[in-house]
Amino acid sequence: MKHGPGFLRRLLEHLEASPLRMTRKRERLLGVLAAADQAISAAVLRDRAGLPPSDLVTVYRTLEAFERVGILQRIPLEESGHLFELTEPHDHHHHFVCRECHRTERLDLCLGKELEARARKLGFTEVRHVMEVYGFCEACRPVPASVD
Amino acid sequence: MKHGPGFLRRLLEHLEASPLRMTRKRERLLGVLAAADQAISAAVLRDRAGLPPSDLVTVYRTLEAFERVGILQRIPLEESGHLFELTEPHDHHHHFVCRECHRTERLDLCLGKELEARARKLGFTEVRHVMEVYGFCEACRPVPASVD
DNA sequence: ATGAGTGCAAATAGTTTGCAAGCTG
DNA sequence: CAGCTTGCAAACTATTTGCACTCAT
Repeated sequence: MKHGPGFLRRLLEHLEASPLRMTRKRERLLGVLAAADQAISAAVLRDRAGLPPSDLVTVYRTLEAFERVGILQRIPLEESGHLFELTEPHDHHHHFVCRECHRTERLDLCLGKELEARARKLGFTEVRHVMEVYGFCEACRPVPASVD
Repeated sequence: MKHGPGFLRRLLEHLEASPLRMTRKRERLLGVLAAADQAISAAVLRDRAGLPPSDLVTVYRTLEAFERVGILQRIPLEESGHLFELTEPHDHHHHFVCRECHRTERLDLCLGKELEARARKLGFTEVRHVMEVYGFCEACRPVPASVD
């Protein structure tokens, strides 16, 4: 399993303490996100939640809300678009992302402290950082062109 | 100055050796990019080059070409869009980016080697990585809301 | 003279917004 | 019952593509 025990419960508590209202749809989306063992796109999230195409708007608004209260991380893709993933409240981490199938592997390494310190020295405040690694996973590795 | 001496000359040599054709427009765009002491957006590049609005297409195609031959780096913004910056051939680096005015400061720190090694262990190949730090620069720092 | 580069118009992907109606705390 | 949330339609931004024309090598 991807998240430790009590993960979903902690998120629910966190949401309870937040100004967000818990609706059936949000519960549904939260459940799908919690069940995912990978970061997923907004469209995939909508499909897995069994929502009609038009509900993509609600999905985005929900994702924005979850991100705002600090339980969701947005992972930028190389070309365009994002993947989304629940995190422990106010946690965050980095990833290896396959640029073909969008499989993600968590990267256990973060320069947050170091970057924060350097940013402060330069006068930057309210600092956030992004670090993602893109490549081809084993399954998607392109066949090397034969040299003939 | 932002780039070392002979920077533009090295780029021109590199371009010469590349399959790219050097046109007046590309020279112009290269010049503007080389003169910039900041990473800039495609639209700003077009404007500084004195090109009409419709030429944004050419700007994008030129940027893509420069990136392909390894003299240009694309810096993703936090919300959407990118900034572009010339680099020594096949070099790359990371940045602090003001999320208000898009001022960039170079970040002298790169985990390329480490990430490459870890990616290989996970079966990822043809790895590229992105690391950017977003915040408010001194000039753009928002006034703290008065607590009343 | 061949194929890379350009210009115009139009398409695209992903995401956001306005507004009226519905539901939660 | 105030106001957060939703639904639908439409807008939007940054970027890409098709095609005919031009120009660099």
